[in-house]
Amino acid sequence: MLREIERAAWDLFAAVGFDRTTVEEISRNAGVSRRTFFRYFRSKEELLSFSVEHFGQRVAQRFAEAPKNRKPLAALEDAILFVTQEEMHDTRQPKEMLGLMFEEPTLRGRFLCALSRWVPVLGKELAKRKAYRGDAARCDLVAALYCTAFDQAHLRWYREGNVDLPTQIRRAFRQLRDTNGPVSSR
Amino acid sequence: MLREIERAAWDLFAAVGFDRTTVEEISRNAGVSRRTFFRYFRSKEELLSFSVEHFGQRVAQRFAEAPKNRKPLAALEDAILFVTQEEMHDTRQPKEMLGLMFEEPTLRGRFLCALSRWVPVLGKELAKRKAYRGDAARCDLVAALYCTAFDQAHLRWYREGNVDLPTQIRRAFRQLRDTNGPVSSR
DNA sequence: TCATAAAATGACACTCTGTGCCATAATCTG
DNA sequence: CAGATTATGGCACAGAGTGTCATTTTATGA
Repeated sequence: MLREIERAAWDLFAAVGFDRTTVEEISRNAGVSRRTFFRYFRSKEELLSFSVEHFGQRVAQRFAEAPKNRKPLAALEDAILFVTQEEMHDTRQPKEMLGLMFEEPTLRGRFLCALSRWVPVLGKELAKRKAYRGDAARCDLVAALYCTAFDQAHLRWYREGNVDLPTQIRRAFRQLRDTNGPVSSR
Repeated sequence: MLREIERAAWDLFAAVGFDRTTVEEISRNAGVSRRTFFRYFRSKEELLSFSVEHFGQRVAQRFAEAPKNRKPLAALEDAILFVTQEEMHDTRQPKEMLGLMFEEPTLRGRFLCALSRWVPVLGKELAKRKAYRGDAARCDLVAALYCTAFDQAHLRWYREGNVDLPTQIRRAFRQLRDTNGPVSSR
């Protein structure tokens, strides 16, 4: 049921836009009542944060399972790339979804909010690693920076389009690591 | 008028919370009609992004005026700290405002969305600097990273509270620059 | 197979947000 | 002061989201 609603919603969003899609229509297309829609999703917007948060959880899990000898940030990058590739397989219209999340301010906010909820989760995993032990705040910051690079990579992918998403992500992460490099040092 | 509405709104938000405050009440306390409220603000939430976006514009302006011989990232940090200190003076309940923006998911989203709008603005300023010329994407990434560090600094300030905000911002920026340092290198 | 408990769904009424429309009041301009 | 422009208020309406209760579906045990 949950999947049916999600599908119906995304079809409509892609077709006529987020605002012009009413919960009424989504429900009808999914074959349930309006009231039932709100039993599965707290709001129309939650349709979005839903998948984003799920994504974050999977990254955190994959990250937690990484081999111990792998450097923390490399493992985090691995995890993000792995889940991204999985996701690209499952999602019907990844670029359309992303488009909405960049164009519609409300959805953009939702997306970023969901993304920011990864921070403590990933930060906690980072904190387990030897190199980071004992500096929770720093772990959270690093996690947040990776989330930001992740977001920027998606933005580039969405805007430029000729380079695939994993490549953009790798690029952004490389640039993140090089932030303190020769060019931008102060 | 705009200021009256803003004041009335924040007083109510701080008193009873964002959700439990209706536009009806805000308008009444500000001495205008509900309809007029929506002429000044597109939505209840816009009350937030409003100040955040204004903040970002001031940072970008201050950044643009920085002496040319100052290193770009140092100048950006200066600008952010300067505007922050200005803002702390003007704002009535900075911590309460911030609290709402961290606790209420909707507002958190709004805040992050507004914050993310700084990115192209700041990125464009960075691109003017010699060291960054010609790499717009990288400029945007760096700008986004600074915004993230800025956000994390606020989060720490809100959570810990015993350290003042400018100090937290300086700390976060220092950690950002050290991301590639000995501890976290991969 | 059937009765009963539990869970899911639908129907309805209600509050609140946000918007279009038009009338009225305030303000500006000559 | 007259006329034009602009700000405001009032009203009606669509849509989001919620509480409540009746009804249906599903699960469970004899």
